[in-house]
Amino acid sequence: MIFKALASEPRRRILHHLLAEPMTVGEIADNFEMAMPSISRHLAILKQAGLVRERKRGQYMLYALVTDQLTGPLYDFLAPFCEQARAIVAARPRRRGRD
Amino acid sequence: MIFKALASEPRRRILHHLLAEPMTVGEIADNFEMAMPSISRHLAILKQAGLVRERKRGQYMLYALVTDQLTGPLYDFLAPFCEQARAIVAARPRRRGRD
DNA sequence: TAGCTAAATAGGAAAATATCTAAATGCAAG
DNA sequence: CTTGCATTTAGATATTTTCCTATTTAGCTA
Repeated sequence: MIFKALASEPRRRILHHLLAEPMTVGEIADNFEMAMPSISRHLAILKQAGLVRERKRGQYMLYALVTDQLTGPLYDFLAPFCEQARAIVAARPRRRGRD
Repeated sequence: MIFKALASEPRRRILHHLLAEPMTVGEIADNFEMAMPSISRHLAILKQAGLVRERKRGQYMLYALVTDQLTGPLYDFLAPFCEQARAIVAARPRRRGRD
């Protein structure tokens, strides 16, 4: 589900915001034009994908980034492609002339 | 568009197949239960996202992986999160007793 | 408890996606 | 130039996603 979760600009922006520090839903919502229920919904999707965790802080809900899915599964997906890219670079002949 | 392009299991599987070597649409389609027009559509989306390139080979169309978007923009997106994960690991106190 | 605030849920409308079948296009080879 | 194969485009439908407003839940504070 992580790829679907990331396939939304608002959600990627939310993650980026949380990079700095955990935030309440309201704090997050302040950075968006979207209504708060929509933010809440996006957070639920991110949570389901394991990209954030939530914690009750009095009457606030504090959302924090969780990097495990990004540094694990997503990185694992990406690795073979990077690998191949490296192979291509390595195989590229050195040029002496222009270009 | 790259994130949307990746938010589909068939499309991710197609990319994975192309990791081995360039393939025609028919060859790709052989690995799926999906009808060929659907595969063609997925390939168009991948192409628009810059994840594959196409080349006419006689009456066949040869599709090949392009890793630039993965090793560039996607990697750039991912990097700060990996960075933070590393920071968290570094800051974690050594434990002597139980948790 | 009553009133206030934060957040989540419900319900619904609009837009985007996925996938199929059928038809069109493009190339190749007799 | 006609026939055949590979691929794409069209058209249609079902599903999913997104985002809103209104309502509900939960906790704080007087």
